[in-house]
Formats: sequence, structure tokens, C-alpha cells
Amino acid sequence: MTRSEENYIKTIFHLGRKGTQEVATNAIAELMETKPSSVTDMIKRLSEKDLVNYKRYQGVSLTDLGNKTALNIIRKHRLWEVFLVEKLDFSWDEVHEVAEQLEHIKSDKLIDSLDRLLAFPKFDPHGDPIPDKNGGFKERDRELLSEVPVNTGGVCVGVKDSSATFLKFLDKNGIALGNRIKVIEIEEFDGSLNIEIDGRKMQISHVIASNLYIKARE
Amino acid sequence: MTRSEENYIKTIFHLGRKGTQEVATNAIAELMETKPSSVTDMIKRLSEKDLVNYKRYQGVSLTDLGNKTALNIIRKHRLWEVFLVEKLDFSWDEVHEVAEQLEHIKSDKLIDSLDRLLAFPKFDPHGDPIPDKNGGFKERDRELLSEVPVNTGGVCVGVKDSSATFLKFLDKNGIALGNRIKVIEIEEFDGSLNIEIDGRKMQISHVIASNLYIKARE
DNA sequence: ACAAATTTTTAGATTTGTCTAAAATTAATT
DNA sequence: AATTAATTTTAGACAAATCTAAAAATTTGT
Ligand SMILES: [Mn+2]
Ligand SMILES: [Mn+2]
Ligand SMILES: [Mn+2]
Ligand SMILES: [Mn+2]
Repeated sequence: MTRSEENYIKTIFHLGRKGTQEVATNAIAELMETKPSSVTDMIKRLSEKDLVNYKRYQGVSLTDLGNKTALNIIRKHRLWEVFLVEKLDFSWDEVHEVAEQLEHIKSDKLIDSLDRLLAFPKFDPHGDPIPDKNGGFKERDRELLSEVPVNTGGVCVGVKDSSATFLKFLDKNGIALGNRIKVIEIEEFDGSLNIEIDGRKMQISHVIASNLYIKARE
Repeated sequence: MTRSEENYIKTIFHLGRKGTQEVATNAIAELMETKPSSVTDMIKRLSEKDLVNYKRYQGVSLTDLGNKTALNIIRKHRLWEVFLVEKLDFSWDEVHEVAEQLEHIKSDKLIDSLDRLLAFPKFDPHGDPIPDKNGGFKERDRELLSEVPVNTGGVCVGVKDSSATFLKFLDKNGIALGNRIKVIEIEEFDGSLNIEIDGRKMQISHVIASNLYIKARE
């Protein structure tokens, strides 16, 4: 598989997670910052290799083989991200770009050894689950901070938006995975939240809250 | 720079080390397992980018920029090899192939951090020197075991041939970097050597001896 | 239901990197 | 010095991955 094919497969996987619908050509093009005509070309190649199901004008979805392939790339991406943070002292907003390159390195032994070096981590620095060798992974029980009622809360376990901009904002405001967050009050006017985070009180906008995952309450 | 351009630059560097001559098109083609016509095409592109000096039919040599580029790739290659051996328990015959991929990852921060993680190693697992950030490196004083007279010797510090075949042979026969080797006798007939290695006596062919470096005697 | 808007695909061109076959140049031998 | 041999370059083709512009199919709005 070429690097480009792998990137398409990964994108189709991520877009496919959302709904149960087929993935649209334009959606792929937009996410990959490429043109729809290029996407169509590539989809045909991937279809030829039995990585995707494709009927003209009807969108695309991953085959079992495509799914397995995607999970393998995502496994590599997330393991490298853990490596960069844990072993090379990268911050969580710096890892993605480099992991985009490292995810394409081909060596089973390499990735297995890396997994062992990192003590078989189950989640990446943004709280996303790391598939195991066979592509299996458990989506952690979690919900968006914006969805929980007043006076409840939990431990921050992930971010929905993992852009460098958002992650740096969180750093600046002392919000990190592992923090205990409790919702004190929700403003009627704009939906902003007064929260208590590791004892400290602060106010965050609705947009922020809707990009923070906390461990689900029982 | 593309991956292919980087591989050509690296090959030209290695071929250029040997003699003071310009590097021949055919030599590049042979080492890279490609066709001379492809080499000519690429040389033109590299020349356009001021990475090589090129006059038709007259061979090719690296410019200062090309040399700097080559040393940077080699630095990455060798640091990754150390990483694979030291941190991921690869054997020295397994690292090269993966390092060929890893050497093309683009991130200064990554390679600097890796260097620090490994405690700034000066030599790779095969005894080859690792250039520093500015491309500077000192070739270690060493000589081939086949060149030293009877009754002398030294510490094994490197291999000339670092093919998996040769390295596995050395493993099988308990020869490794750091071993003390002394030449006991040289057979007139075929040039094979009786040596003492870390106290143990054994016989090796001239070909083996001419691919083992030992620390130079004063 | 039909026209308009949107989405998707095709057609044709471009860049990178490769190849084969043929021509040009240089090197080696008589 | 002339012929032969080896090396190197050109010419033309091809696959991968991309683009623009135009055509086809689908979806939406009235
Ligand atoms: Mn990422
Ligand atoms: Mn990628
Ligand atoms: Mn190597
Ligand atoms: Mn390489």
C-alpha cells in the first residue's frame, strides 16, 4: 500500500465512524484538502484492491480488509504519539504532525516492540483508544462535559477537537487529562459553564465544554 | 526534498567517500538497483537544485549543500539504528531496513529529542560514526583486522560489510563489537587467521578479517 | 414533476520517478 | 589511429497522484 492509499483509508474510516451512512466524495476531499476528482480516482484504485465498497455516485465504505487496514494505521499513529509524549517529551499539541509521518513506517516488529517499550498503553495523549494488534479496541465510556447536568462531573479523559490551537488553549488554562471537573452552574444566556477543576473555579464557554470528554457517570 | 532525492544524495555520498573521483552513473545505478537512465534523470533534477555538480558524461559530486544534506540523513539513519538496538531490542542485523524508512521522517525536534534520549551516542551499532547536528563527525582511528601483523591486535570497533548475512555470521561465531582480538598466526596458504578473541581461540578466513575493524594501535 | 443547485464523475493535462531501446560520447584494444 | 567496447545520455512510454474544466447523475425546491 502506498502512503497516499493509507491516508485515504484512514480518512474514510474516520468519516465512516460518525454515521452509518456511506462516506461522500466531497467529505473526503474536504478533510484531505484535495479535489473531489482526485478522490474519485483514488476510490477506484482502492475499490480495485478490495479495500472499499464503491458504486458510482453512491458514496464509499470500507470493506473488512479496509477496516482492518485502517485500524492498523491508527494503532501505529497513536502508539507513536504516546512515544513522543512519554519518551521524547513532546507536548500533546506537537505529536500529531510527526505521527502522520511515522504511522506509515512498515515493520511489524517495530510496532510490537514500541508497544512493549510503552508498556502496552490503551489510550493516546488525547484520550483516544489504541487498537490492539488484531484491531480490537474498546471505546471508553465517556460523555461530553457540555452534556452533563449541574452539580455532576467526573475525570477529564479526552478531547474531541485535538487541534493544536485547542490543546494549547487547554494548557494555558491548566486543563489536562486526569483533572477532576465538576459543573457548578450553566449560564442560561450563552450556555457557558462555571466549573470546578481540581479544586479551582473557572468559567468556560459552551464550545470548550463540548470538546472535553469526561468519564461517564454510572 | 523527496524520499527518492534523499536516497540518491545518500548513495552519492557513500560512493564519493571512497575515492576522490567523481561518482559514475553506473555505480549509482548498481548500488540503488535501478537503471542508468533513471540515474541520469535524477542527477539533472539534483543539479537543478544545486545539490550536485554535474557535467554530462563526467560523473557527479555533491555540492556543499548536498554534502550537508547527506550527513543529515546519515545522522538520522544511525540514530534510529541506535534507538532500535538500545530501546527496542533489535539485533544489529535487523536495524538497517527499518532505519532506511525512518531516516526520511522530517522533524528537527524529533531527531534532537531522540539524540538526547539515547544520551548523544557517537557511533551506531555497526561502529559507524554519527554526525552531529552540524554534520561534523570524527572518523574513528581504526584499521582492518586483515592489515595488522601477527602478535598484535586490539578491540573490535566496527564492521566494514554490514549486511545481515555477515552480521548473523558474526553472531553465530560469538564475535561482537567490544571484543579483544589478537592475531596469533596468519596462514601462508589462504591468508586465513588464527586469532584469540576474548581469550577464546578460533580461525577465521581472510575475507572475514578484511571486514572487521579494530581500534588502531599507537 | 420539473427546473435549479449540488454532487460526483469523466476527460485531458501535469509532475515525479521509473523503464526500454536507441543514439551519443568516452574509454580501451588492437 | 581506427575499431571495438563500455558508459552515459536522450527519446518516448508508463504508472501514481494530482489538478482544471466540462459532463453526468443525484438531490432539492417550488
Ligand atoms: Mn493524531
Ligand atoms: Mn498519514
Ligand atoms: Mn544502516
Ligand atoms: Mn532511504
